[in-house]
Amino acid sequence: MASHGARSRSGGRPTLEEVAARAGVGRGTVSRVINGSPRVSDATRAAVEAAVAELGYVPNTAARALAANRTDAIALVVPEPETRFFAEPYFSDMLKGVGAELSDTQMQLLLIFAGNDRERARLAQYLAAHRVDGVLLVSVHADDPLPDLLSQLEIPAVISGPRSAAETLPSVDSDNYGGARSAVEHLLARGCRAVAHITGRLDVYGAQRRVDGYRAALLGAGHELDEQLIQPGDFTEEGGRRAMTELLARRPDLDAVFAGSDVMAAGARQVLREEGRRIPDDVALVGYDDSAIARHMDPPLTSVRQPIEEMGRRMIDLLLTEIADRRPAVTRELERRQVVLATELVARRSS
Amino acid sequence: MASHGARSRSGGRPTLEEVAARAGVGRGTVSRVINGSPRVSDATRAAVEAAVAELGYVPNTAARALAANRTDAIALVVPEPETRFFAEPYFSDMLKGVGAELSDTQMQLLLIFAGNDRERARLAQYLAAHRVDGVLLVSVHADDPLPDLLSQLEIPAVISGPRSAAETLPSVDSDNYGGARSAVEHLLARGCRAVAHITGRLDVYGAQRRVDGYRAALLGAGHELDEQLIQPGDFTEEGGRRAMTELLARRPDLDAVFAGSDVMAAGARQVLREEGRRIPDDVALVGYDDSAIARHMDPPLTSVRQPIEEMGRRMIDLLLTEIADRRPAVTRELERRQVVLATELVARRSS
DNA sequence: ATCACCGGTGGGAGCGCTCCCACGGTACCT
DNA sequence: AGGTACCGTGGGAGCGCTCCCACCGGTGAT
Repeated sequence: MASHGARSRSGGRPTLEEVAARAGVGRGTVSRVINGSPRVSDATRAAVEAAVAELGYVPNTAARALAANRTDAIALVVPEPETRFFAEPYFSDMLKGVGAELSDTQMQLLLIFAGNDRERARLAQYLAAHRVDGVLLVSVHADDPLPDLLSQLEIPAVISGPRSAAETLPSVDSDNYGGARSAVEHLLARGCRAVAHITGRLDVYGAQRRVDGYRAALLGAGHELDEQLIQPGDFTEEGGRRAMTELLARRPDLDAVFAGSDVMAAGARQVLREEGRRIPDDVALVGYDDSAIARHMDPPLTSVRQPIEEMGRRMIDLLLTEIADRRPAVTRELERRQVVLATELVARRSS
Repeated sequence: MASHGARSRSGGRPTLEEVAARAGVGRGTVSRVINGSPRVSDATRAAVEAAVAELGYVPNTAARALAANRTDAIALVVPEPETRFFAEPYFSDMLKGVGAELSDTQMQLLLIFAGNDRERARLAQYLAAHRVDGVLLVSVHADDPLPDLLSQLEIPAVISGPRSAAETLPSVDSDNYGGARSAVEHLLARGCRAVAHITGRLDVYGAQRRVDGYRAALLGAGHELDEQLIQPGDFTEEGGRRAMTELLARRPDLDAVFAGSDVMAAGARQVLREEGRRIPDDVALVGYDDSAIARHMDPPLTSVRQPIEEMGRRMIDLLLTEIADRRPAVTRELERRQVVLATELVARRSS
């Protein structure tokens, strides 16, 4: 059983060649079986599979990567410090969807943080070495150079949340416009007359879209727009507090607030409480994200839920397509691939 | 500049050979420069570095991995579902330490979850393919087959928290014994007479050590041990509640509780509150972990802090040593490498 | 002058795989 | 009968790197 070749490699892992010898076939045939090619007879396939099992053969990924020029790995790149990543349930949910969609694939998922300059430099190096077949980009700011770097390196990438209406990368997003609109329509349906909006950071495209949705709901219901009712926030609790204070000073008659995130809604709630406004009797409050905060707030917060796990799944879909399309080369269509998923308003006692 | 070979590879990434041609040296020399070998003259080194810069050369990792039989990547394996990973600040801190220690290395860190059977199977496959040079194992239960798999595959690994006193893998742990002991000594110093202990899951070695520390503190102070004062928990809040209820029924006279984790302490606190016992006046309470919960509890919880970030750093140290030792082969010493780091008692108002 | 030695260097021989071309055989057409 | 098509198959030629041996010239010892 040994010495069918020059060097007897007793200790090492079995190679394709050894499997081939064992199964009494050629190297090419084993490769075909391993890679699930249909152009193999059933008998041969069975023989090879037996040999693989007996020898405990596992393909050498490095050799495969070198020969085939692919790595069978994709990276989820988080351009944030670890702490923020852990703080927000958003990532956890997304990761769940991504993992699920990937689980019947050969692809391995790598999680890479790039929170500071040093980490970013390492990431650039990593990407330049083409150590992944594709990249999932989450929570990217408008001026981030990462997307351009990826295009330049010709690495397939999918972005969660387009950077603008003219996003060139494939993207998956929830319907920020529709979500905001439904939130405001809900408030109007409850009889609110003066609905304020605390926006997110306006350099985040999704935040802009929520403002658009807010405006559309108001106009659609025949209200006139009052820019005094729109106050920019920054997605933080403190930002929510400041915005609420400002709004209250400007328009003490407001009877509803649509906050661009649950965290900001929490800040707003504090101020309303301090000012003696009852929720929802005096002022109705609606948030965005339907995070754990929303459920635990007092009173529980009405919020717009995004299907984050589903978004993770769809991002993988897009990315895998993108990777597959690129493989045989030049033919790939340039049609933009942008997915938008519906949101859902979760009504609770705050409205 | 082109056509110095048969095929002009205009589009592709530059190779070692091309850098060599550009610098007017041989392939081997460029390799030496890239890998920081000292056996290169300064002049040659400079020439090669210039060529590398001009061509934007980045080594092909796959080729290197194939030729050198290493991957320059290590995995942090979490045998838990993602959700738990995100829920506990433990992992976040550990990751921070690991990332920091790795940042001046070529090593890439991969985060791999293995929460269910399917993921575990994929992981086994991944490890069998030797796609990483080493593995960091966190939060492993006593009966987990993963450590054995790793030994069998001869993959260097470091475990956080030994599985038993006879742990064979290198490990990094905090001083559970000493931490528990200091917590109980603190309670005794405050004049407590009947100190109860809610343990963690006793199939976790660290939890056993905490029990040992609890006993030692009592004996050291001349107290006699009362097994009635020891009640097993399971690290959950609900487990803490149950244990506290049980303890109160058995020993209504107890005046202090040392819980094996902050989360269990939180459960215990609820029961104590419901039973009308004031903290710390009637019953003093001490937790373990010094997590965010401890700081936010009412009253703030005295707790034992583990240097988790430091543990992450030390795990990387050990692992890199382990990997380096294994490289030239057979010579590596079998001395056990077990690191134990000191804990610190953080006194707050609950005691 | 001769030799051993060593720092610095070039390049052959792989690492284990995929890709692809070539080959023999069978089935179906003319 | 010969021709054509394809299927299943074997194996050569790389992929880009590291490892290692051989080589060159300069140095110091003999």
